[in-house]
Amino acid sequence: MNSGAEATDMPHDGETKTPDRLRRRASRLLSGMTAQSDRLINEGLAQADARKWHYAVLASLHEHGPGSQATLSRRTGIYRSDMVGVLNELAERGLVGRAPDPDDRRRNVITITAQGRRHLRRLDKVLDDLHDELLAPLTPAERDQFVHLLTRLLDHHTRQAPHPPIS
Amino acid sequence: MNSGAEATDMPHDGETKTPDRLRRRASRLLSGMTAQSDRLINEGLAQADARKWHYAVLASLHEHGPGSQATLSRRTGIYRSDMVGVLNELAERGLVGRAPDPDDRRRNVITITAQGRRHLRRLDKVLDDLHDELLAPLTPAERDQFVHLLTRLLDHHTRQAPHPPIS
DNA sequence: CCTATATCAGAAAAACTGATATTA
DNA sequence: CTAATATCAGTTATTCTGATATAG
Repeated sequence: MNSGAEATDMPHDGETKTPDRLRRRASRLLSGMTAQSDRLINEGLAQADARKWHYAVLASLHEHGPGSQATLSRRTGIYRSDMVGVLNELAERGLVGRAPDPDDRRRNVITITAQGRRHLRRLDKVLDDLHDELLAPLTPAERDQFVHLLTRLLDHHTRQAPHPPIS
Repeated sequence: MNSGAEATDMPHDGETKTPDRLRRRASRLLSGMTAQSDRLINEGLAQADARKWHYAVLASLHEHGPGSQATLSRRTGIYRSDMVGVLNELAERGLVGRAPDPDDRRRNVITITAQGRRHLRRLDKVLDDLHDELLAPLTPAERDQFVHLLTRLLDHHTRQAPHPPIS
């Protein structure tokens, strides 16, 4: 398949402009770091018989109060279609209650139970520790900075225009 | 299934310690931001008939020279088993050459072609633009800071201990 | 005998789409 | 008649595991 002789192969680098591109691309750093983070968090939560979506739902219920499944979906980022499964798992464990909404019979009202609140406290502690490990190499100030930068980036990309560049 | 009456539901918050936990968890910010980033990058590269792994392989070849598939796998983070497919796509387009290594006949030596080098330059430009969009809300100094923090985090987690080597 | 390589086949987990019945 | 809800069924895209043939 390969007829000719490939001549120039070595690091060559005609214009010494981009030394270590691959490793410095923010997108690559992000996905690499997220892979690492997901592993850590998933394993840690698994040891507490939980998943990250469990935490998201419980924390959302605790902070913003009860809501329909669609509402929770919007608050946590879990797909409406996947919410059923997550709530089944949480309800099985007695961590949330699910009851039809009298005011709108399409809806279920999801509430956090006392046990759910207890579990949430445990998970919060677990996650604190895991994040301590995750951010270990950063000083407290740097951790804040990091969170702050990420927050601004995410806000920017989730606020407006999901698909404008193709207009 | 739900016997008792759920009493305390509201944002209650016995200890007003953690106001907005969910949104501030670094792990959550990371995966949210990576999702956003992946979308942007994938769509952008698709318009240039490329995928992120294409770029990874081409950039690796350009910066570190030719190598076996296993070597490339280690350098780019692509699984050995998935490397075949990526290289097939790159070879189909004439962007890399694949020839048996005379010194070790188990190996293929992968080289970047002139066309591959040209394509890489295009992709680098595309990615520069995409990263400009990705990091839009940050000042140049903040972008450096962000990349620097991510790099330190990733180095820490890939250097030692945890699981198998990622890159 | 054991290890590394390229390749293939497929599992597992996750994100995402679409359809349906019900109620507003 | 249109829209929102909960649920179900299924697709897609990735990551990851395991097995095999070949060569060192």
